[in-house]
Amino acid sequence: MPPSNILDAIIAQSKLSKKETAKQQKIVEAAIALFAERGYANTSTSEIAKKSGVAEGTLFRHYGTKENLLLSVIVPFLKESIPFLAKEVFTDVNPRNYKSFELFIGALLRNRIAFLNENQDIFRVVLKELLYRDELRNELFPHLQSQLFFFLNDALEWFKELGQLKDLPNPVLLRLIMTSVASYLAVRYVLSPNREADDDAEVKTMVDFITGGVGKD
Amino acid sequence: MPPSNILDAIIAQSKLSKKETAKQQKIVEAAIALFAERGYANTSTSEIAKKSGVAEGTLFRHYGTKENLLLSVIVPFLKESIPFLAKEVFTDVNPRNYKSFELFIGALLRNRIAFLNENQDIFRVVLKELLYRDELRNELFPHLQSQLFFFLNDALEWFKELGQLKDLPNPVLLRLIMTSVASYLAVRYVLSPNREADDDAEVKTMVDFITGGVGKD
Amino acid sequence: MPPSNILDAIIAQSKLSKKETAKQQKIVEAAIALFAERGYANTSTSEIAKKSGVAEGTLFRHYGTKENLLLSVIVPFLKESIPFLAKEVFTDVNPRNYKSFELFIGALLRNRIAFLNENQDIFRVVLKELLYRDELRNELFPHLQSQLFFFLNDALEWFKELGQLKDLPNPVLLRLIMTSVASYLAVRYVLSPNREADDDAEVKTMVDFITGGVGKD
Amino acid sequence: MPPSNILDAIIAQSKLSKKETAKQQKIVEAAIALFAERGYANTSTSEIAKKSGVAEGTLFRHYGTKENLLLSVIVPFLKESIPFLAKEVFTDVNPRNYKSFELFIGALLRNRIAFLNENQDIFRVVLKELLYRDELRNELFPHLQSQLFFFLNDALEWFKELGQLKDLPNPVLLRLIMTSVASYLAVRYVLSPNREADDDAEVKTMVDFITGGVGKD
DNA sequence: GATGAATGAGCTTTCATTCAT
DNA sequence: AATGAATGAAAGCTCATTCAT
Repeated sequence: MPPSNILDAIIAQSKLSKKETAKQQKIVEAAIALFAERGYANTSTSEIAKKSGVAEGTLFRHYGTKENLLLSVIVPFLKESIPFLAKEVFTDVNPRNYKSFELFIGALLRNRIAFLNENQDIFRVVLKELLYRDELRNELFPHLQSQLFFFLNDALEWFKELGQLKDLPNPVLLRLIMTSVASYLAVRYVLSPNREADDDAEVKTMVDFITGGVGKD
Repeated sequence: MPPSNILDAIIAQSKLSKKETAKQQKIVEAAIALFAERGYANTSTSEIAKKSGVAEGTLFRHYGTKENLLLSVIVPFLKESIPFLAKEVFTDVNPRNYKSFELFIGALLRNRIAFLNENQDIFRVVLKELLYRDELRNELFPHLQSQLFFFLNDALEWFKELGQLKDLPNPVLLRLIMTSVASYLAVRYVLSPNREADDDAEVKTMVDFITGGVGKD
Repeated sequence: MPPSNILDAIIAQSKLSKKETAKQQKIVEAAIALFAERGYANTSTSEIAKKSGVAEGTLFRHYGTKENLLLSVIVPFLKESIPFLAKEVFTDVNPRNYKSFELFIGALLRNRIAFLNENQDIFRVVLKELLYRDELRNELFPHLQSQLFFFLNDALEWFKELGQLKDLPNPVLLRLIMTSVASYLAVRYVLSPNREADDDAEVKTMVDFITGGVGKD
Repeated sequence: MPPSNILDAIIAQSKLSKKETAKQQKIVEAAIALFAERGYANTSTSEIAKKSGVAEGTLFRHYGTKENLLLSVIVPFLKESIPFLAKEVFTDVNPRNYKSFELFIGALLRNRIAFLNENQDIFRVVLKELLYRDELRNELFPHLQSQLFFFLNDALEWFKELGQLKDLPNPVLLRLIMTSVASYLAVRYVLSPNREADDDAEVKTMVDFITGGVGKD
């Protein structure tokens, strides 16, 4: 997997900020909250400094530029979120443990919902900035796709063997499924937040839709 | 339907800028291109002025504020795009003319694809700004939803009568269908532009997915 | 009387705008009102144009510059207000007609109050701009002083002959009297407008003060 | 004495800018000089920055807005100038130490002349802005008046007891005296600066006028 | 003569970044 | 390491003035 410029930067950055001091922790927290609330461009470094209780200079001592701070905010999130890498998800939602595709997709959705419940702010930041930053997107998406493919290809094969999936090419299946999941999450957490959600009902609806569409057989 | 603040502004704006001079045309074109390319916040009024070949003052003489210019860019697009109002779409894609839900959804998709092919830049601007501007979103979405409902409710009933739709509540059906369509369009025109598309194949895939999901019956 | 730069301009200006058209009348009226309300610097030519119902270009066609418009506003007022020139005042308040200095000063005060009641706005403009424009002041004051001297010297002599004035040099008397009158008018019309005034009582108080001071004999 | 909005701001401001750095000192000095010379509205922040030898940003870092800088210029002056509050004036010019009203008023005049000799520029700024800013005036004048009354009422009673003042209501006496003093100072320091003054002679003239008017007994 | 669209210099203000302490 | 005062480029916006119609 060829490492790309931005991802390099991300990784380098993530290594640099490994030993996060208490102050850095504060800074990142404040940055997440503010970026999520009013976007990267509309948040000033002085606001971040004030909210995190450090001097503005400190912020630049640690992160060099505002842009870099953004990356430091996004990176750890992405590392967990391009998630299928992460062992936890692997373990939590191992397709082989599920007898039906419905159950598997339901579990996946619930897993991501649980994750986003804990990370709404960062999700908002990431989504907004992905829309704005072609570069970031162009570097991230292929990476994401290949990771997803690496993880889900096996699952798709598995459920095809079980006779539960249409005979479409895996990339197509992947795209349809992930787009549905992603757009559901985007609406739920970014476009219409503040809305109360009945998780069970919503997951069921989504699972039914992904597997069976809206048409009557 | 009570008119809301921002929509009022939008409409007022659209009326004011009725008689668009050549210069105004130039300004709006430049603004669309630049906003789409690097976002509203990262585009300066001086860049817009330079690109459109007018003095910066001219820009403010016509639009008063940069924000207002944004609206002037978005408005005409929205007026065509909250489209199901527009007689054209009504006429072009009248559900009663379609024997099957698949054909109807296919036609709808093709109609919107044709529209967006002509309006990619503005679509990008609108989508990005919708993500950033809670206010705009909060005012627009309910409006959009009610319009969609007004138009599609009938269609849904019609295809239910024909026995082609699952017996889900119309709002749920609407949400599932429209989210699918919207996310397809968002990916195609904003997240992964520059990509070549085989319209026929893609529409077919989407229609099949929306009607039948990915599961094998 | 050596003509000075600004006064030249004033006079030239006043000649140019001799044949005041209806539009010019409108412009001047609007300018007076706006300058008085929020000062010269805070009034834009476009506001004046709008308020007077003419195009902004028309305004410049007639007056050339905003500064010049100010002069056109101030000049006719000054011509009546450096007033002792004006035959009316001469006639109205001819010192020889007054048996006592008190009566004379009282009449003078009443005359100026009557005048300012009709010209409050312009008075405000003039006073404010006199404060701001050293040039205007430096040219105007000597002129004013010589005019006042020309007119009042005779009056002072007259009342000295009648044994009603202290034996101070006329310039000193002039300064004391005129400063008192002017500061009374300034307070009344500019610093504390909106205040109700009992003319008779106030004039009497001022006259008594000017003639007798506050000390007990 | 209920504190008013602007005065609150003034006081808050004066507290904030307690610890004036060398740069702030420079800025304020430059601002005073320029505001006095050509007025607030005709002075640009860039001129102030250049004259004080700091970057324009520095100016805003300290004072936030140009308006606020004006207040920072006016405030300390007012605090000394609504003076009769200040213990110094109380002590310097204690009416009980003066055997005659003439002597007292003379001392008061000399005290204020001495003060203004040191503060001519600021006095000019204050006077000009008072004329332009209704709000400031409306808040300041009642405050000023009540302070003066508080201080001088006693003095007036004292000199009435000594049989040296006419039996006019104290507010009237106050108004006549203070208007005379103020207009003398306004003429001397604002309307006709650059003029040489023979303090002794002028003070004597003013004192005589205030106590005895221009009329022969 | 009258218009008002167009101009562009100049305004106040913001903000990422630097650097002496 | 941490600070925060200082920077200055660039932002959005205003407005007196011009000029083609």
